[in-house]
Amino acid sequence: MPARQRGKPVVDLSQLNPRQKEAAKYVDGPLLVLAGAGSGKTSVITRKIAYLIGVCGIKSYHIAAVTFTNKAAREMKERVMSLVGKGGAKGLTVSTFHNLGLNIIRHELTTAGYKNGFSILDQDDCKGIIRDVMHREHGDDGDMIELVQNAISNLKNDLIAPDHAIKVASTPQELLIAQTYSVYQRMLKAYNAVDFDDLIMVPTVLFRDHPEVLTRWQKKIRYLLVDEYQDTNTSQYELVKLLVGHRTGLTVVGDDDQSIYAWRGARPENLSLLKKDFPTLKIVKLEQNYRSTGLILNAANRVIDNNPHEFEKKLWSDMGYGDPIKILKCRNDEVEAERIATEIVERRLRYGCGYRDFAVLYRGNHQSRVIEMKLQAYQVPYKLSGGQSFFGRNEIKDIMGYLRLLINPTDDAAFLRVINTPRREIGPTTIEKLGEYAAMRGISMMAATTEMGLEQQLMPKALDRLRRFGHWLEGITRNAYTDDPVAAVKEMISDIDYEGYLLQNSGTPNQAERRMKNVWFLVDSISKMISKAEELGDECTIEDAVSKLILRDMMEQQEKEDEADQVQLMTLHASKGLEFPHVYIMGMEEELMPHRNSIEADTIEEERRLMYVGITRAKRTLTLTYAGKRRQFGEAMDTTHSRFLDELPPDDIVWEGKTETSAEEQKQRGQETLSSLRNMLADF
DNA sequence: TCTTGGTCCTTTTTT
DNA sequence: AGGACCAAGA
Repeated sequence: MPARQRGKPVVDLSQLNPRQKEAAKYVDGPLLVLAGAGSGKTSVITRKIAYLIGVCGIKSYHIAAVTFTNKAAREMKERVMSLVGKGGAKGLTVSTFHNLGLNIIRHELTTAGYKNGFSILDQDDCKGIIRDVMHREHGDDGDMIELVQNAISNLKNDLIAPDHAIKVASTPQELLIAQTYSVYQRMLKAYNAVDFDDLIMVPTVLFRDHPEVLTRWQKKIRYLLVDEYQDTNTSQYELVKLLVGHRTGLTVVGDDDQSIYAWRGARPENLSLLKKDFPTLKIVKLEQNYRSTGLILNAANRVIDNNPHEFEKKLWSDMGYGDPIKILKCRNDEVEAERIATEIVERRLRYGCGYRDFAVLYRGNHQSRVIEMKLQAYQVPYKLSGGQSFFGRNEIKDIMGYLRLLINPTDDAAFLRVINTPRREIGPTTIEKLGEYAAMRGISMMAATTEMGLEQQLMPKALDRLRRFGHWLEGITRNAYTDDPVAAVKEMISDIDYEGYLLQNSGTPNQAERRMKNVWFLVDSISKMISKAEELGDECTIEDAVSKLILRDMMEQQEKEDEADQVQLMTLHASKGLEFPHVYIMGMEEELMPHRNSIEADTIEEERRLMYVGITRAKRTLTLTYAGKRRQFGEAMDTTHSRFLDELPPDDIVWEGKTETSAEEQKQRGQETLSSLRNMLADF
């Protein structure tokens, strides 16, 4: 726009260093930005988007930025908005891969072979379907379900169709997997449903088979930016390649050292494949770190040096050396947690910082238990993030089941979840007969409830109950679509007296109340989503809202919690992309970090990257802890400290308790901490 | 149909 | 240690 002609830069790139500036301004061809941890890659992406809009004159409508998490997408969108204003970012796409895929399927619904009101199944639902299929087709005991589900996911990520999988299967097990995959996929189609992997695979296959559809999307998306590129899987990369085609509008940002999702199909080698697939690829490296102290960065570099590297890169920082890294050996897991808790209390006072400045990271979600207990004991507020905490809750799954059935009556998985919850006196026999009938007629179970022809199969009483349910839900559905959807949902919840059900089935009334609060929170999220969309002039139907919920895209919860002054508890995986002044990594033991499965599967390099991610989260101090004895399955087991601790530069480390500290000494150490704590409190 | 008690298994990471 | 699942009783 004219601003540029007046000689005033529309986009301010002055805060970027030369490398960053180069990456932001290079638009003549495909670009790979190798961005080390803390090197300001989000600044580069957001400013590049601003540059594309403000200087290159590309309409925001034609730009898409893709990330992996909702949180990252949200943050990116906010930062772009603050750069170019709300108006300037109008129509800009900033979303997760899965959301983009969902969008594409929505727009190309019939071509993709789906009907209106399809649902997205989460992993639990899919597992249920696979369990059914394997039970029915192979009489399987259920021991292989997880394995098969994983294998199917991998096949999908690699864009392998069921019949092809059957054709190339070379072992009985592979054949079993392929056959299950085939039936599973047919069932999804029958349910008019997709799973997470389909959200990527379906659009990709669609683009491949329908050039006219692809052309339409290529016209829409003229510049594509991909964040965390090392996390893309084959089908995601294929989607990117198809969308970009022979054009130049592609910037990808990634760091091979932070590839920690190979276990779910990510292909870090996509980074080097880029060079082959786009011969004119330009590479820019961002190596200055703006986050951590020199010692922390040095430690990270030393650890990751033990991995082979395709792209050489050396992170540096000019933020001073900082404090040495602490390693604490504790007697057992309880002492470990206690130590962390007391240290946080002490340091908060010493540094005068907030609880929010501390993060405790661990390998597996179950490890949060001990530290939670100790933080509670010291009355330290904390926020546990990640896990399936919210969506894994039964009350949420119940209500989500109703919602899914509302938008897609053919969703049998949802039907089965809710048909007798709360109790409607519809037992297994009735359900089984209904299922048989539905299968025979080739219709969904929901549709079968209100059909004539069931009379011969069922007792009149059972029949009546089924029909009542069917008609009732039909009514609610009508209301949800014609009336206020939120009111319809509320009506539904009160109709089934869900609150009463919870009261009856929760241990304590208190628990029931908490669960009900979760339900209202869910309803509230829907209502907020709809009103927010209206504000922006978008439409958000109940379907949109439910899909967003399934994809865990809920804005409000996050925002509220971000403001609270709480210690952050999360897995190492969940910590990627975040930073904290003071970081604790607990459980630095062989078999735990690196995890036993990774040792057995020989994927130590990925574990090392996980370690690297953890270390590079820290801005000021880093503390690594491990326990000499750890309770495992109820029994205290001796442990060995993690090999990664030996990879740290010894001179930059204070290792407490490495040489067998006697119980005596441990005790004394505890006393010291306690008395210093007391002094500190006295000062206040 | 709902409750109870016993047994067995668990713990990697997630859109 | 704790949760999930299943078999047997009220």
